[in-house]
Amino acid sequence: MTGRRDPEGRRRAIIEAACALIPEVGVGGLTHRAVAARAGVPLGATTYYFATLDDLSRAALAHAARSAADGLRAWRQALRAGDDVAATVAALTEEYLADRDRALTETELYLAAVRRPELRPLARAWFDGLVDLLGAYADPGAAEAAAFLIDGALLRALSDQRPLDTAGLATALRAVLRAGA
Amino acid sequence: MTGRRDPEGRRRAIIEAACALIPEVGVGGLTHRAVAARAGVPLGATTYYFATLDDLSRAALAHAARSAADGLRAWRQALRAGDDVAATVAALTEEYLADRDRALTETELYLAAVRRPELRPLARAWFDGLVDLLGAYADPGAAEAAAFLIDGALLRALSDQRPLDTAGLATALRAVLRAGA
DNA sequence: AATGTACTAGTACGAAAGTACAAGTTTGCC
DNA sequence: GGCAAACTTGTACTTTCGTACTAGTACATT
Repeated sequence: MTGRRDPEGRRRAIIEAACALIPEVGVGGLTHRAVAARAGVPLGATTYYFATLDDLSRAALAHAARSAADGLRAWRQALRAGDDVAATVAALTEEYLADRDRALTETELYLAAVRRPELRPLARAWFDGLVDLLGAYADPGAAEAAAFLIDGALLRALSDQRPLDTAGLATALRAVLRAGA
Repeated sequence: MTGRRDPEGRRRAIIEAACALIPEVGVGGLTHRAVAARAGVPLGATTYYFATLDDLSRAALAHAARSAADGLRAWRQALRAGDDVAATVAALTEEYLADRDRALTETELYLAAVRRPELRPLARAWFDGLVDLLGAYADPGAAEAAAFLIDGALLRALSDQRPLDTAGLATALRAVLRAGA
């Protein structure tokens, strides 16, 4: 009755279901039952693969964080190709925001890390990657400031559900990136 | 047996208990029982003053948002007194962050507003007040960018539990505020 | 003083949760 | 084929929750 087995696939399905749920209900709103229902697996499956709910949310957040950080590879390429760093970064930020769920999950991660120290490295991955990336085009302090700017703009766009002012962001990025340490 | 009555005071005590709890457990982690215990009132009192848990968290977040926005009055005065706008704002940001619970609650509010549209005006109060304030020293676009920068830096400091790089923030603020629209 | 309204406080109830578990099934290995 | 380990699945147990409710107490108004 069980059809074909696929433990790896099941584990992934559970993680992906959790990732899909986090933007809807928040990290704290996750439940074994909701994840199981979304993944189309019985309740027992989620507890079999993840001993506790914390394990499950951690795995989901780790998956999301890795996927977000991986997206920075595309940024690197685009920056190499484009000539206007500030405008390119602003456009990439807008593009990043287009996947609202992913951006929201990343923000959920930021806040979850406040109360769960083990999540802190995950919560730093995207930001650190961004600073590292921008470090090729500005001094470290300016790169960090540009990352602050990007995260601040993203947070506002998410919370207000308003589109990003890409041109304005590009102007600000240009100013920050030009500044010396 | 009930001692002296003080409905207003009780209501406030409940709200303040909820505000104290939000940084610890998050908005989603609030429960009638935890709030009642923290406030030192029986369970029935929280449901008497707030019909639902949403009402309670909304009242608490409104209180926190108002208190944060009120804090901007001090910013206005400090800016009038100081001569270096960027350095003053950076110092004020660090000061703001010193009350970690308040800053954290504000961020919780940002995220809560994503799923609860009725909270959106509250979530905008602090940011809008900041932009309005900075508008006296830069054009609107630059003021908004500076607010992004501040919020981004705050979010990072909260999530990473790392101190603010005040000097670096001042440098970035100076660059952004100088930039034209 | 009486009287109705606002408030208090303890309890109760149904729903939903995390987690544990037992019994059965598939799979890889000899 | 036989066997142990991995996996599946449904259910059950306990806790905790939101909310409702009842019986009573204080207070303002008359």
